[in-house]
Amino acid sequence: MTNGKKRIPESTISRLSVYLREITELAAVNIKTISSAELGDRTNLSDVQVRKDLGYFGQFGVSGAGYSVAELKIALEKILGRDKTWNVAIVGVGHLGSALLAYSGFRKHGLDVVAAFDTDIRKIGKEFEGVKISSIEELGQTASKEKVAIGIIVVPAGEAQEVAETLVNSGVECILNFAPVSLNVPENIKVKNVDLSRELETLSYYLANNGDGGGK
Amino acid sequence: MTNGKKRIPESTISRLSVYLREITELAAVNIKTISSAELGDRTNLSDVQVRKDLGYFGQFGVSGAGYSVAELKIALEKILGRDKTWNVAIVGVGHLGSALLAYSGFRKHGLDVVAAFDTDIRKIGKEFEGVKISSIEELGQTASKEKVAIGIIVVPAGEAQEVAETLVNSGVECILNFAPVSLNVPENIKVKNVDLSRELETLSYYLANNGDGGGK
DNA sequence: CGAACTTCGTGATTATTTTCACAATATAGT
DNA sequence: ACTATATTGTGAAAATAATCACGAAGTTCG
Repeated sequence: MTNGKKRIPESTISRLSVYLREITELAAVNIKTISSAELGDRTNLSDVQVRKDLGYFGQFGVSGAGYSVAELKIALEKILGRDKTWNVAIVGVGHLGSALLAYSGFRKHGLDVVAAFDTDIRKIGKEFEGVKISSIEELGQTASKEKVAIGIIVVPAGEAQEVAETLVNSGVECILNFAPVSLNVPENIKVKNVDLSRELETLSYYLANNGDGGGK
Repeated sequence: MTNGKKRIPESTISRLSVYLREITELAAVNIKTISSAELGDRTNLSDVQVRKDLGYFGQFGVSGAGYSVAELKIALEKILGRDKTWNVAIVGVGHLGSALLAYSGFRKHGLDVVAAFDTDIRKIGKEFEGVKISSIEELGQTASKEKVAIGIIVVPAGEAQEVAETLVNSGVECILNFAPVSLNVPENIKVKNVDLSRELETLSYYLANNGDGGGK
């Protein structure tokens, strides 16, 4: 990205992903063009939101006609970096880590799970979904050797910070953190948190405060 | 919540959950008081943010001394509805659904997984982590009979909307949606999305645009 | 070709959330 | 009791994000 016009909200990036998903479906059923209003309907967003979001990256539409599905698809793939492949390492092969190893979506997003790590001696050396599980001792060395760009942390809270540091020291630039802690990392490292407790607790708040006041 | 003073940002609620987690740890190691600055440090947030967030719900602190850990813990638990128990149903027992069934955090948050559903005939009738798996046909009836308050959707994208509607029609008030689609539900229903594709794609964007321009 | 209609792109406006700044209040030391 | 210090709570200001409003551009149809 060389165009330094404006800071782009992260929420915009996140929505681009949604647009691309929808556009990919439209392309699959051979729809040729779509308006911002229609795309908004399908994604539960407003037409202006769609146009503003796309507007950060250029002018893709045609007045009076809308967007070419094929062109928009290519543009979004380019913007989101799907034309490149990035290596991923999964750290922690418990219930959730295993589910992630089995997740078929990585490849679709241009991501390649090249390594998995655990502390459990019974798992080390085994293969899961085509990925060999190594000792967490080897994390640093393997991550740099394999040029891992994205590290996924699925270890208990107490171990997450240390894992994050090892990842960062091995050149990993992005972390997807499932552990319920805020990681402390240099600011050039991008961290995204998926925090189940927080989500559940938000729902619990909603139930306790906006609902019927029920519960058991 | 009858106190109609101000709309409370959802981000505030989500952070309360983080504060509570930290406060619980502090209580466990017998720390008696904590300042907003210290709590902010531990959660990677600013001191003002902490105070503002708490300020929506009352005055819990003591000038010059900070917050009593024990009192704040109780207050936060009350606010977040942890003093009540809510019933949860998990719809979809694939890789991720199974991992959720095994997740020990539900109980900790006052949540009780009372039912799980799947379409796979080989799973129906079996028990997973103490929860019986029923046919998805029974979802509506069981959800209302068991007074399910939170439905967790872990089915393929194409089935998610229908599942959501069944849940809503059975009196479910909150949905945690792992399927990569935006659900259409009445506005009094609270939906939280956990969208792995979106997270991964945001990271991919970051790598493609802010990083070294690498990739394979 | 021209009129009616559609749709985009974007500056201006509004809404929301975060940060600042500081008065008010409590504590601790002497 | 008094002073220096710590810390809260909150209006005001700043930053950020979403929505409005509308001109410009393109399409369709008679």
